[in-house]
Amino acid sequence: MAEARRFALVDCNNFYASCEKLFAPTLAGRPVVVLSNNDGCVVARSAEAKAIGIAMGVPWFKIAATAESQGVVALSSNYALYADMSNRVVEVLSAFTPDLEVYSIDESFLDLSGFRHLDLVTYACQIRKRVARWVGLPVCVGIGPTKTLAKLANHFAKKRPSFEGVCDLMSLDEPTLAHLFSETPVDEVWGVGRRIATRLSEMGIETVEALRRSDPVWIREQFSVVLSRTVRELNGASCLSLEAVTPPKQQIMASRSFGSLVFDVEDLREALAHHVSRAAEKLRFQGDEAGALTVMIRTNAFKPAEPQYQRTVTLPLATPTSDTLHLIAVAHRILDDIFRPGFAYHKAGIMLSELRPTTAQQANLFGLPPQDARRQAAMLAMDEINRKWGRGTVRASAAGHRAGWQMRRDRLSPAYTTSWSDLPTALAL
DNA sequence: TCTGGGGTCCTAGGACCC
DNA sequence: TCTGGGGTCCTAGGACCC
Repeated sequence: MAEARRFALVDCNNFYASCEKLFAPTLAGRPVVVLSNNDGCVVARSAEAKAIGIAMGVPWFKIAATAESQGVVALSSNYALYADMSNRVVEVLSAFTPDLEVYSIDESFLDLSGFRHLDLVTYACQIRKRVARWVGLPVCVGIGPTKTLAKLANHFAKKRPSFEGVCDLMSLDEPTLAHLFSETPVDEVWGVGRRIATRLSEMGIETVEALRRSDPVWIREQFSVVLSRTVRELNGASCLSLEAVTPPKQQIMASRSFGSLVFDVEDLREALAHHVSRAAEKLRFQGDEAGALTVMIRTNAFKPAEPQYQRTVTLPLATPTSDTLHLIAVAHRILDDIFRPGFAYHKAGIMLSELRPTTAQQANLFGLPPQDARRQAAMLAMDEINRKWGRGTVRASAAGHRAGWQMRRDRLSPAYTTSWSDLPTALAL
């Protein structure tokens, strides 16, 4: 039998809120929340904000008055800052193992199977210390023989102070594990969301321990192969491997709620052109072209009393392309088809799908070149300029400048680390 | 006034084929 | 008892993740 693997999950604590605190000493000790786009919902909370009971995902407008009277500082999402800090963390982690999977903006899996000869708790403490010292962010480390258990271990490392930020499940004996698992609700398991947790609970499975003890074959019949795999992983059988290389995306989406309601088709045209521009740029960076484009427009579903309208239409492209201008034209053609006047539009978006590598392109039936070479060169030049001088330096005129649809970010902090003009100033007194 | 955005995978069911 | 059976492709929808 193969020797058990060792996975670690390194997760930044309260990542967005921690990034904000790092560059704003005035926030020290204060409850801080970070809001989603359009300053909509709470998507991150500092320890102080959690302590006063602010829930994850709650709409800010519902709690703003109370929260502000409690001294809560709310900030808009500053993705430029978070992405840059995330890269710094990954850079530090990379020195600890060559086998690393960047799972999300604030989490990475490390394969530590080759480090069995070391005391992994000590190793993980070194990881924590170095990230804190070199980047300035707090992280917790969970270790286990499978990714699912490493995730769970990370949860214990975060929630149980006795672990001091590092939990290696493989260093615990079986009775301790069983005790820990029987105190933990089943929805803490990676892959068990609200729906499945409810159904499991109806079957009498309420804790991690109960799920671990259930029969994977029965689980497969009742639920799916996915959940039965989770059960096996909870029992130490590694089913999910480390994905060191990010597979290319199969679809690229770009959508946004509007900063205020939109009635005018011209605003929708601009918003769609803007979304297409962003998605097409990602598409070209990935070296792909798209074989289909989807346009979505919708009114506000949270206002059932208002007239509702929603359409999503996908158009296959005769010739796959990554040309922003061509894709904008297609998006506008779809919009002309589905737009209905008289509705208060709340959100619009696009999706590029049936992606394939640009090199695989073929001439179409009529023998025309698949893409005007000069246009392609223009796209690449545009990307180069935008990479060098900042996003949006050169853009399609159709993406325009009307204010009606732009999102709100009234509480944005400076781009401390990615913009010269936003560099923080330190004073030595 | 005000409720995010971007992804993946799996399943079920229908159409179609031999 | 048993009304053929099994494969593929596609789509829509559901579930999950951060």
